[in-house]
Amino acid sequence: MKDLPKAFEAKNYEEKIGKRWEESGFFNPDVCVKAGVTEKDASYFSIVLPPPNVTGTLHMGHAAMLAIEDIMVRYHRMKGDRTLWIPGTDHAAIATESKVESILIKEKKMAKPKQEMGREAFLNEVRKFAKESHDTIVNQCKKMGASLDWSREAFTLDDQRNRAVRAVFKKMFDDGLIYRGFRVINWSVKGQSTCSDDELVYVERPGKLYYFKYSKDFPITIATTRPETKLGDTAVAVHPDDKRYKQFIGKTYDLEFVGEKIKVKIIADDGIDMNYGTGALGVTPAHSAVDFAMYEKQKAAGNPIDLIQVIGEDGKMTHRAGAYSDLEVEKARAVILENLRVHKLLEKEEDIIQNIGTSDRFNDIVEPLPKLQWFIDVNKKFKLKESKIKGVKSGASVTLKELMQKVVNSKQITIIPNQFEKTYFHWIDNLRPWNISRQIWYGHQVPVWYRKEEIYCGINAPEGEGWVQDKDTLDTWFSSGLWTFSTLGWPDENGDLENFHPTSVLETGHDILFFWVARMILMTTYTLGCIPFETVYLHGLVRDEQGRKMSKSLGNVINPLDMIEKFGTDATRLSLVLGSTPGIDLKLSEEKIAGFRNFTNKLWNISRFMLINIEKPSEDIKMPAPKTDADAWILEKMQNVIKDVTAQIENYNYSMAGEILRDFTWGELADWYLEIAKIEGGKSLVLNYLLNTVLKLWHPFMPFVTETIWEEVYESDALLMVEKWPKVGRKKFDSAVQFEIIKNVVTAIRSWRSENKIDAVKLLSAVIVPEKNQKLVIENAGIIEKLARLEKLVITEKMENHNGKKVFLAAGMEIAVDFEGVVDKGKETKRLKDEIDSVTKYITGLEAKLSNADFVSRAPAVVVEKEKAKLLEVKDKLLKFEAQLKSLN
RNA sequence: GGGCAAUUAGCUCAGUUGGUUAGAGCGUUACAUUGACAUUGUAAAGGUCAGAGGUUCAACUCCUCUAUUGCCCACCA
Repeated sequence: MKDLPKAFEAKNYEEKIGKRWEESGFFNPDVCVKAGVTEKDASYFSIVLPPPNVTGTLHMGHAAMLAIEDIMVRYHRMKGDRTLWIPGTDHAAIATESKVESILIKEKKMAKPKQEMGREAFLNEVRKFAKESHDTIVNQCKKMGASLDWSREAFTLDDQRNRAVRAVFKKMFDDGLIYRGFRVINWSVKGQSTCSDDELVYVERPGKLYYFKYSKDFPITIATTRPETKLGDTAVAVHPDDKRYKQFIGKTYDLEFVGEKIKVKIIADDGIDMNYGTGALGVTPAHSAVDFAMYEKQKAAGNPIDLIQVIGEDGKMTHRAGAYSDLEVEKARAVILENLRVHKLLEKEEDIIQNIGTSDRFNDIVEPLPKLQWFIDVNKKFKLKESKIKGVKSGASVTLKELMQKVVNSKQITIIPNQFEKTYFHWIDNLRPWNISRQIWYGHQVPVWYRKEEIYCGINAPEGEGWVQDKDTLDTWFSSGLWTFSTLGWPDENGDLENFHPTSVLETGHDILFFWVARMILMTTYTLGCIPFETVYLHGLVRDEQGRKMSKSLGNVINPLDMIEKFGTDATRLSLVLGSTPGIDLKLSEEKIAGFRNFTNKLWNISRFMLINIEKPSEDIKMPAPKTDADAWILEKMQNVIKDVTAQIENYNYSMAGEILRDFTWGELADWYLEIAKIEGGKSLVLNYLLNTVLKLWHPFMPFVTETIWEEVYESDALLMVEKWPKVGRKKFDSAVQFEIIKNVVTAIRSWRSENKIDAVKLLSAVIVPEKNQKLVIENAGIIEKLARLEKLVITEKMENHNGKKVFLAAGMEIAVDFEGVVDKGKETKRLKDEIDSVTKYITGLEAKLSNADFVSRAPAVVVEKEKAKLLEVKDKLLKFEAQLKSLN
């Protein structure tokens, strides 16, 4: 028998265990089948890892994700499913490119790296950086114990994924869902690229609202926060019912505004708020998404207005701004305001708080301007050729938006926690065309080629001379939207797609529900006509102990690798899973992780103790027959734990599953059963069985310590990782209750002793009276004596009426205890009788009411039905109570 | 402005169709300690379940309002 160290030092074992897992090849379900660990006809379970961005290292949020998914995966693997967890990374286009750009600026002292280096050289730098990040990420995933099938690893920007991207793009292009349009988009001057609406971060900041007139001869005062854009005004919109302005609607004015000639038409639009500002809106179609919408509305109605772009992509005024051209926007604003003041056209300045859109990635204020871009139309009907979606027939005409709504509405996809379904629908309702092209270099290039007036969209470049490919790249979410099927080989066929798709669960943070989850639903329902996953499990974000976001600037970042080094991977994993609720942010502190480190050590020591007390530990052991009351008690508890833990895991309640296990392991197994085992002595098969089962149940949660113990105890090469998940055996043993009683007697004695500060209590009697007229004789009274010895209890005097509850009598006399934990029959009977009384009274009343012809005829049918339903319900309850009462006696 | 949620012990949170005496971890206090484990054990203290109404035989649980907090969305110029 081995002599194990007193404390579990995680870092002495983790690397070795990790290697054993990897070398076994069992992370790959095909290997499991070949080795006979998994049955050939087993059901499939698959998850894709939300690919981390190759912008750096993993943080606690990633660690939480890996921990939860690994629990799912290890559980299903042990359960016998063909379990696949696919790893991968995301090229994260803009994020990675701008990160590398800023590194080059900082370290190589370049002013404009992209211009200085050129496309290929710059991209090489980005690829180098991405490769390094990727390697770090892979290493970190392995450290977390994540049982990912690395043989299937994918990258959103590799060749295989590129083919998937081109194929989907072309399909959408051919269906007319992808189009090139000239629209107002969000432009980042700093990043020299567009951003999609979802990528904007709104920031509140104080601003000024200026009330002014274009010129003296213009009748309407308008308000604006951005006077410089007013050079691009081509209309003034008022509410059609606004009496102040009704007379002007339809008129066109040729004006001189701060020295420049502009032409403004007065139009009516019922979207105008009469009470805000002056009730009149200067319409700038080129520099406001709202105004652009009005521009299109006017065009559609046959009353077109002009569109004049006065701000350029460089953030300066364009030649259309006349004398103001080439001025920076801010400067132009100052000059124009000064001009208005001089000519007494500025009527009022008002301080306001404005909500301003900024680009998250580039960290600058977004400039709305018109540009030719690629869009996905979510509202256009197309024919879904082959549909496996419930409620949508093959060949049906649908929109992408409808598909996205349908699959969640009809519960083909379940979102946990389900309040996020509401958020999801709300978002879809407001969904607008998705701008998918970016003017950056790192990413999938748009698979469209131009030759003079010709346009070609295809998977490969067209034949012939003179074709030039579109320089734009695709939004990173376009490629990650294909993730569930592009990782399984699509558009090729290798069997994986057929076996593992739709995937079983998608587990990710609730912050990317729209960015990613919704887009995967869009892309998959469109491309394959099926759902990408059956269940979406959203975890909360990991925050610091005060609930703040972890950020470098706050200095409150807890690095997973540091915690792993300090407390071990298992402790780190547990701290992220236990005490967390799906969708709700988790507050994490080092103390919490330390607490779980203590638990891993406890489990280690429980095993050490058992090791000493098990004759010949066997890996393969069935539930043995109990020899003592304590055996019966713990075996019964163990069965319930197997049942409950399994059920909780199946219900995605990992926190609850872990808590049940911890309470059992620490509270019942260690604190009670092992203490008794010390007294009763003897080597026991029950111990063997308990250790075996507990290790299996804990393995998905804390794989390293359990695998280590497994190896040390059984001294074999067999991996716990692929052992079979425990099954519930016999659940009832009569003598279990005997031990439950003993346990409660002991607890009561301890409490009494502690309160009365009495060290020595002599306990000789083993007769217990739970109720006045009923004596319960504990059959193996020896245990009580042994326990008494253990507790150093010697009853030396008569004790009664303590707290009005507990009465201990001296040697040879009866002991009466108000049993807590064990059902107090007297009280419970009374309670149930009271319940039955009150419910019966209610039933009688209801029945009288329902048999009253007057009520039945007068009351609305709905009410009568409701009352009837309620009657049935209450009668059910009554039966339940009566059954409980019966089982009690 | 619209939507979604939260409010339970000093702190972090459970509480699954309304039905036992509302639970756990941490922290606090007292005691214990050669023994599998001080990364320990035993016990105790601590809650008018945010507030006010309502529905019900019965409310932490359902409804309404109020207060506070958080998140998401949105074009108020």
